[in-house]
Amino acid sequence: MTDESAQPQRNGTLRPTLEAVAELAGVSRATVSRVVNGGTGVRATLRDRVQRAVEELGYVPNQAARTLVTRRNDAVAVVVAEPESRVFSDPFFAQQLRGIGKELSAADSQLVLLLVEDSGDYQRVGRYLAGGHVDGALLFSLHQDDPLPAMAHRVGLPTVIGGRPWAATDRDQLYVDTDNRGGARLAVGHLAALGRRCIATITGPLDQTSAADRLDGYRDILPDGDPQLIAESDFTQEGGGRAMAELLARRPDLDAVFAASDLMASAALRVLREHGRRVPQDVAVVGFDDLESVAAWTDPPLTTVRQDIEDMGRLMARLLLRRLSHDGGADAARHSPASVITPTRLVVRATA
Amino acid sequence: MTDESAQPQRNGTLRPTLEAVAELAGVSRATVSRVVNGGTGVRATLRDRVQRAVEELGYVPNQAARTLVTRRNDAVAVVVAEPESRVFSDPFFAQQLRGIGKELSAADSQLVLLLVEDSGDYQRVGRYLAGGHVDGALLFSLHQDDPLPAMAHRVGLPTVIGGRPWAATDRDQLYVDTDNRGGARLAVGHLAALGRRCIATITGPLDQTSAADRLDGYRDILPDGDPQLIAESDFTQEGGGRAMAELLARRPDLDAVFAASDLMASAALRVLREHGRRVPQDVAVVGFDDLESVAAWTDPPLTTVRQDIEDMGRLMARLLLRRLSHDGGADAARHSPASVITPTRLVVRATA
DNA sequence: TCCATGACAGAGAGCGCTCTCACACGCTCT
DNA sequence: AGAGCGTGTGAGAGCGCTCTCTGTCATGGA
Repeated sequence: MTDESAQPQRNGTLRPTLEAVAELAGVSRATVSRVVNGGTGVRATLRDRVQRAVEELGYVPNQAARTLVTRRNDAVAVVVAEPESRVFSDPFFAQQLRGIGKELSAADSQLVLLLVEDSGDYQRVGRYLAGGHVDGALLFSLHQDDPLPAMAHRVGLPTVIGGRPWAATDRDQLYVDTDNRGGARLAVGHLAALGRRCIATITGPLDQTSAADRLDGYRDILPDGDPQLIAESDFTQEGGGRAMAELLARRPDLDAVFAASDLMASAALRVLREHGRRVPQDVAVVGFDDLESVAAWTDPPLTTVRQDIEDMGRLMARLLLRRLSHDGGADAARHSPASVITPTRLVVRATA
Repeated sequence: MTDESAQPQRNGTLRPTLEAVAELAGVSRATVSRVVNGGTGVRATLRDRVQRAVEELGYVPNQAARTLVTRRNDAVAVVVAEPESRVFSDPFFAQQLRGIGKELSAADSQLVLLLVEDSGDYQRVGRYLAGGHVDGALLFSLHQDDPLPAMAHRVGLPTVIGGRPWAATDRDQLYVDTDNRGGARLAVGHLAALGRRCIATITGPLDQTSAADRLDGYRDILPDGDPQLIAESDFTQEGGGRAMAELLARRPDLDAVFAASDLMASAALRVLREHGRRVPQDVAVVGFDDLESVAAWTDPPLTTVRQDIEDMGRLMARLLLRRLSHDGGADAARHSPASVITPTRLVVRATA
């Protein structure tokens, strides 16, 4: 019927436009637009007529056209920098993503996932962020000199960072982080309270703030500890196993280990067993993360520090959305949200 | 300098447009556009001049405007339906996503992740897919009566499905699946070859083709097996443990178990130990998936069926991109890609 | 009775980009 | 010398939508 004023579609059929709906309903484009966007200020009879036309034609607004004029995308980018490929296969991140997804979809925003595999990708991602595809960005697993926050700031894109960044590029750079230091204190304090005298730790990569903060927590409790009791590792099982073996070689007398991730703790458990140590009788072990598929399933079940990962993701999304909403307002600074540190708690199972 | 012909930006600064670049370079919009899109057919001197202007202004094309006229988004949706919240925290999916991300970014396409949490989300996602935000979609973890493939087909959006769908809505609906049946045959065949006589299986939820296919593979090897040896479960550790206990109660004489996922196998291992069975001496166990963080770290290390998960993701993306590229061509059908079944292989460790 | 008022509806100007078309120019071929 | 050609470049028409501005009509008060 209204063959003109409709856009060609991939499969050859025509996709209806505002124009087509307007024609069918016998009104102007403006009126259809009003109805589609809430329908206020349109008489009921007309509104119904338009709605029927929309229905009949199966009209769906073209987002590109809309974005072009409104400058809103209703989309948020999630950028994951993981040159080492590790971060992403980690259930940790998946859970955060879930929280983010829930929160964004509640706000009718889309989640655009950008993966940075190698350094060449930074350019691509930077272009994307600058290209106005998204209203804001959530940045993950940044390294010490990550260029992304600065890029985003340059193009004026609101961002929230997952995990405490090393340095704030921007006075009011928002971030959400776990209380890594407090959690580590909880873990090490627990070991000390059990009467353990020689408490070692396996750290994550110390160029990440989460790893550094957990080590700081360990030192808070053991300020005069032997540096031999600290083994730097990388949060993975392989690395954790190696670190455990090293610690045993350096200090065979150790009677407790705080591993800064559950994956490392699970590997430590195995290495301890291979070396004839009983857990927890000879050596007590505490992990960090409380990953569902790991902590409760080690043998014996792992005592660990729990963080509500999904909630962190949710929080990040909420922070960003809130910032977007009072964007530019005169009192933006006054009402603007602040960074959040989520609490941790100790989950005592059988290894300590 | 060129204060007009620039778009206002979130943070108050102006974002340069084609027009601004053209003015600065002293050429027309068309020429700038040509340079930005490859630069063919433009004299070198002019091209340089334009490129300098682009640089100086920090010009980035506005994607919405571009999409509006080209009807390409250079973006692909990945839709994950996971009402049960399980699928997503599964490392399985994360790995696939990685493969997809790599392949898409190589093609300069963006990955837009859509999560379907509850049935209300279907509408939102459907609207999004119909709204022309993306050039195609990758659909995951569909249930028997999932409306998404039909929705996508209706609006003419090319799709590739992850895992074999129950029924093809469309003659040439593409999908990528693991050789679940063959993998199961490998596993059960191995157990039989070891001389095991009473081989049980723990299945996934049988309304998913992957679970059903793995059970079929089991039956291929044991066509006359006792139905008592088959316990339906849900791919999770909790479910796997329950199923294992049930099997032991029904058939205490079982001497082998094929668990249709590594998570279930790891739980089975623990339950077997709790019941005083030695693995593999008393009961041999084979899993499925070869998840990095699980299979190699159980005690003893799990014999399992390996599938290249990341590669599956990569394949899906490639299939979709190829379909998009000869979209509409007269010989689309002739050259069009076909669905793919990726091979599996048995990884023998210590449990069988 | 006439004008001020408010509630709707329509006309039309862009948003920033791509792409077709027409034109200009320098060259070769007859 | 003139026609024909190929290569660059510019002008301009949209893509589908939103939003301001203007116009219309019914209502109520002076």
